[in-house]
Amino acid sequence: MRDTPRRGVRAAAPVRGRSPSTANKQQQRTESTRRALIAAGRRIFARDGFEACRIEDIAAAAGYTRGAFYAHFRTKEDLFFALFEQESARRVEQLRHLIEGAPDAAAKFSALRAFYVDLIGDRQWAMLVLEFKLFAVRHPALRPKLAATLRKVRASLRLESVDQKCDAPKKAALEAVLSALTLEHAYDPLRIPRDEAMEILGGLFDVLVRGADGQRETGPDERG
Amino acid sequence: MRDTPRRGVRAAAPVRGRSPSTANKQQQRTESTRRALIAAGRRIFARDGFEACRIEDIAAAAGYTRGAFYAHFRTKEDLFFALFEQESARRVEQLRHLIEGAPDAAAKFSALRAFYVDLIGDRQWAMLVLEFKLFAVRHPALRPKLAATLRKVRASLRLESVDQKCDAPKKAALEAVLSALTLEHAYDPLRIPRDEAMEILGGLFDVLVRGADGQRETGPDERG
Amino acid sequence: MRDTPRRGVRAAAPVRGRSPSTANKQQQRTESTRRALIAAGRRIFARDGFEACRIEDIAAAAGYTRGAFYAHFRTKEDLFFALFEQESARRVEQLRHLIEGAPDAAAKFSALRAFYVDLIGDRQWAMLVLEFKLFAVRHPALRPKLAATLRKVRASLRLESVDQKCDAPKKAALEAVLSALTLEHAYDPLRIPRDEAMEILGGLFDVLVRGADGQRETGPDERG
Amino acid sequence: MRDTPRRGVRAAAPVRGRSPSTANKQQQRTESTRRALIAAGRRIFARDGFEACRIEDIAAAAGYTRGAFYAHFRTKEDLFFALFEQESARRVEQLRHLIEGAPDAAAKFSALRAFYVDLIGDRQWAMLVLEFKLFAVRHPALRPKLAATLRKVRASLRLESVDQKCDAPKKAALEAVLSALTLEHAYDPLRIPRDEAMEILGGLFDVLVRGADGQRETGPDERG
DNA sequence: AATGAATGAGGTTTCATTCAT
DNA sequence: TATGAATGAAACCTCATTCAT
Repeated sequence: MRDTPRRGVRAAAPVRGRSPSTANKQQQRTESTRRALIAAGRRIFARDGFEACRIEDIAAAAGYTRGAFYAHFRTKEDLFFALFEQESARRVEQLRHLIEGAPDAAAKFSALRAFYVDLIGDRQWAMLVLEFKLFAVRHPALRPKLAATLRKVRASLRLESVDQKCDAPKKAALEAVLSALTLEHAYDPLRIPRDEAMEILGGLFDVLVRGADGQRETGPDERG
Repeated sequence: MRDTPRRGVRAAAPVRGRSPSTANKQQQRTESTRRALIAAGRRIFARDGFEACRIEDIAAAAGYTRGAFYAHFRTKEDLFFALFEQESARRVEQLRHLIEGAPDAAAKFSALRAFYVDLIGDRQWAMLVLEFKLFAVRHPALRPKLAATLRKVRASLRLESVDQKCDAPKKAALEAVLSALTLEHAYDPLRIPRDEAMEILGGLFDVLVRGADGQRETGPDERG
Repeated sequence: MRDTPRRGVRAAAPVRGRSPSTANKQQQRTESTRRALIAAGRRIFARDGFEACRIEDIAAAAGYTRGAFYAHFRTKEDLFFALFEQESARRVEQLRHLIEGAPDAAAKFSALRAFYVDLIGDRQWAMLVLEFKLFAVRHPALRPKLAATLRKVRASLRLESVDQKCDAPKKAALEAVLSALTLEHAYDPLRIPRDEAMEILGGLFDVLVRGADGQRETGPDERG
Repeated sequence: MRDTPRRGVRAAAPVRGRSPSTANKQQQRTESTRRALIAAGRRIFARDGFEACRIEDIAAAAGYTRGAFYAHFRTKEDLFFALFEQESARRVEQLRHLIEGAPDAAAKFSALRAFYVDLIGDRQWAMLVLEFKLFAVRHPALRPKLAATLRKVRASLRLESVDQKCDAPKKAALEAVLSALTLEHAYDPLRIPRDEAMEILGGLFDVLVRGADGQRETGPDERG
């Protein structure tokens, strides 16, 4: 009812009369709750979708109430961004690990391709991201933040082996193809079974990353 | 949003006690209202998205009120299906026309490819379909009907020239790639400009439809 | 969740295929519901205060649900304005009637004074108006509308007999004094009993309306 | 908002096991926090109003957090009472000072009148008190305490010069007139400009305090 | 005494859908 | 067939208050 909002979330508070250890425990508690909420977000988003799910369900799944949610995130979108960054970072880390463990350039490349193709295994995630992009298209206010977040994620994934051969639009296409194929797979698994989807994905990867230079490779699901 | 429909609508009841011409006028009026609602659905769905739009807005855009909507459709989903069938039929018809007008197999093929690549021009439509598929994944009760509808549309499009070279999963991939690329284009037109998107689309078409037999073709936006 | 609101309330609807009598019945129904809501507003506002009362309680008191409320009023403030206009009009009418019925100027004046003094009898109303003015001070967005409404009411009350002797600020003072005295009376009836309040009110009326010209009059509650 | 308090706070517990000086420092710190909270209350109440303001904002304005607030006050009402007593005492003191400094009865009287008329300058305060009275009417549990507090304040202001000529109801009227006129001035300063308001206030003061005995005085804003 | 995380009641608003006409 | 009033199920968000530290 007040005309001019004045509050924020988690404004830096005056710290007075607290031992460092107390402050630290508080911090830990905060951090752990936040993590729990993000984890719950992952589960509930996956189960119900971004728009359809209720904030209350997320809070409850984390063992808290709505109020706690609002103490940590301003909106559902906020939670999504937090989850998205965390999840993306995890994947980037995974991939980096795989690539570093590969002996030579070819093996690195192969690892990358396999990683990409395997992403289709995480249907929920792909669909969630798809849904959120769609949501962002309808809610222009979100787009700058989404764009920034994506940019950040992509920057953290700078891979020489790919960057040479594959420009931004092609990478976008890879992303797009992955989620869309996952969706097709999700809503009609008979029409486009997983193996086929992976094969197609591998094929498109080859085309988009290597270009037309003929170096086809045999993906894990292709015979030879 | 509700998964359990409750009662039938539009059981085509024979009209008694009317002169044929009266009955006929009634029918025409009904049909015209229905058409108006579908057309309004197209506009409003495109503008606001499937889930976000309000039935009232659709009715109003057609020059009617909620009641008229419910006299013709049981739910918003129903309207979507009607729109989807009509729109798909229109496209199939268009394509058939193009292909029939082409002098030889190569030209037919070329026309098909161009048609496909051009579909990216209709952003709204691609996004709407994407959204509805996502919606269907979350609402299992809808899936059979959506699957049936899609099957019907595809059946009406049986094209020899493609069917030989392209199995169902590949067609699914084409569909998927198209919508996903459109989405990427929609929410970040700078990252993946239209020309690039079309080029990529053409490339993938070539790969998926012709397979590895090397017959690459130059799409309308590629130089040479 | 949509970024750009587009709706209003009670937009002029397409009228089609309805007999005039049907339309008329609808109108009557609408009007009667609206009246019922306003009447309920009067009761519930009086009982709980403007800010403290719940829209749901108003709707329920009228025999409806929240949805009906929102079909007729955009906000609680809206209802207040409707109530305020109606109530003010009623009083103005009453007063006009009294004055017209008075035989000569002195009697008219006397009637006016008595009317004013008697207003203190309607505690709830005075307090409600007081509260709303306070509310308006805190919510600048409301002030133009409140000011306009008050202006309209005052205009409808143009009284020669007063206007000559009493400028706008003095009238404001009369208004103010009335509500404030009512409030004092309401929250501590012992300290300032009703008779005393009326006497004081009469005295101030004399001072403010007649000025210092000494024509004191004996109010209805004063003897001689 | 809640009518039923639940537990006591600040039962002045004797501090054992501390050196007097330590205990004293604690006391001082406590006292200073309390003062800071009251001062912040004044600012925030004035800015946002009593009901609309958030306890957190008050605490923050004082440089503390919610916890500190609850260590010193049981509720927002409690803080209001503390502020009210302090503020009233300050005014009484001021007035007493003025009156004591006046040479004779007429000057004392004049000082009193001027003091009263000047009170309109503190809009925020008048409105706050008005709001709280209104609030108290709606929350009967508060009324005894408010009544007691007001009684206490008034008792401390016993002024011979006034008490002779002005009974309790008239004093109530003075109070009422002041706040109401301030409110009118606040929400529509054009309709009732400050000078006018002061003039009217002076006039009513004359009427109410001196009665009809004709001793009119010229207020600071009247020339005459 | 003071912090700040968490609770949960309480109010708001929106809209698909029903239903009397 | 079409109107439009009314329902009522969701969600949302805010903040006074409690409580472990």
